[in-house]
Amino acid sequence: MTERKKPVGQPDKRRAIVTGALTLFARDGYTRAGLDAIAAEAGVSNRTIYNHFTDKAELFQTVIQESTRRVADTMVDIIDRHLSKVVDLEADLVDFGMAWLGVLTSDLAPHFALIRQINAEIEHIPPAALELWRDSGPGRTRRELAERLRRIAERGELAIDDPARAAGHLMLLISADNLTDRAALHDESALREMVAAGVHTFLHGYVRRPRHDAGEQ
Amino acid sequence: MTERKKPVGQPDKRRAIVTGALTLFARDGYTRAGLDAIAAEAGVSNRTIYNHFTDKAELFQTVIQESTRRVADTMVDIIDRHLSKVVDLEADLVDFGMAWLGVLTSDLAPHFALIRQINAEIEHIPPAALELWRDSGPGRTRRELAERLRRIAERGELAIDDPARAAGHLMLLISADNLTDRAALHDESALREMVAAGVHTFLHGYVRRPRHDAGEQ
DNA sequence: TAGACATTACATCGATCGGTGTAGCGAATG
DNA sequence: CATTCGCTACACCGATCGATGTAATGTCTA
Repeated sequence: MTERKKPVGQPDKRRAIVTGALTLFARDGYTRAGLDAIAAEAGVSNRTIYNHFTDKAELFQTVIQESTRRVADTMVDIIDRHLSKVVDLEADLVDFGMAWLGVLTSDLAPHFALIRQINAEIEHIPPAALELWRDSGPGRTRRELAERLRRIAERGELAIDDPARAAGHLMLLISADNLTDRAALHDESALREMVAAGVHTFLHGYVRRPRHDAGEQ
Repeated sequence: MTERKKPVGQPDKRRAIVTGALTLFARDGYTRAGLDAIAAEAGVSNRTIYNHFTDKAELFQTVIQESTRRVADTMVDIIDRHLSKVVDLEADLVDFGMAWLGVLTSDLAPHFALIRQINAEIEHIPPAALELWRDSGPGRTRRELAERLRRIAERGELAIDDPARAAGHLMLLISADNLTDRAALHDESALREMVAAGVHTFLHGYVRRPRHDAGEQ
């Protein structure tokens, strides 16, 4: 299981195959994406794919791993860049959320279409591989975000019992409307309002409480 | 477009086809689910399917519509049953969340696998049909939940600017861990803790604020 | 230069699948 | 009883697809 497979073939061809496969897997899904189409997209012969990968399944797994790795790196980088030094918590969280959402529309966008494919075929994926992916992908970013939140809480700005759960809540709230209205992803102002609302809920919730500066009946 | 198609064939056969198709579409996805397998699952001949539906695509659309309708009805019912009369807001929201999550493990469970299939093939679905589904499915439940929250806010228990957005936040927070750990869906106590944490975040957020009963520096 | 290796185009195989045609069976209706 | 209609079983077609075989071309290196 820990065996390291020696790379065969030219590495640039291999990368072209993987990126082309990512494009088509993301757009058409595992079953629909034909190997001929992938080969054409990668500018590579059909036969070359089988020189680098034994199987369509192995190609798919490789695509997932490499794409997950890259996206997780990006996410962790965003977390570190925005939440290492916090001066205005709410404003910094909003900026962080905007950068976070920016990834969804970047050149890494196909990855998230691929994630939806994975979620769809989740019943057909061996649980071990699934767990491995979760741990190295969303799990890793969640742990990183949780650690940052824990430190902020340590300084007394947040009251967090379970940092991992809080991180999950924050990630959900930041991209809340993304799940219901994907068109809003390209409207900058609406996007900022969504993030601001999510961050506000994350910090303050919705319960009405008496103001501190003014008396209330 | 508004034409009403007269039903052909025996209605019980038709229902068997639709429910069988739901099972296989949910498990295997649109492409993988073969018509022979669907026919076998429904206890029906292959040819009978084409007596009731012109196309595989039309069968799929029918399955989506009927399943969406049933689930939305259930959801709306849960909302009305738990949030019409609220005495203890936080406790009632937790109970509501538990009932909400209960649907995910009920006999309606295949529906949500079908939703994942839709999300995966979202690029290949005509936008009009997609909008129609969103409006009659999640959109409808969200509007219903938003209306309940608006009334609660009117009574002064919640401070809500945008009820629709608040409803979205609540739905996300209730089933937060569902997205990362589906195994927890069958542990009653862990499930209740997840819902309680989500509701607590929805109401109070995470920001640390001075207590009302005790002085703080 | 010679040999090893990667890539390519092309042909092919077996399997699956969506969809259709056909003939026969059974039940309900008149 | 005769007709109609829906269901079934079966065979079949055309297309797609994953995967392999093969022979030729190109490229890098010893």
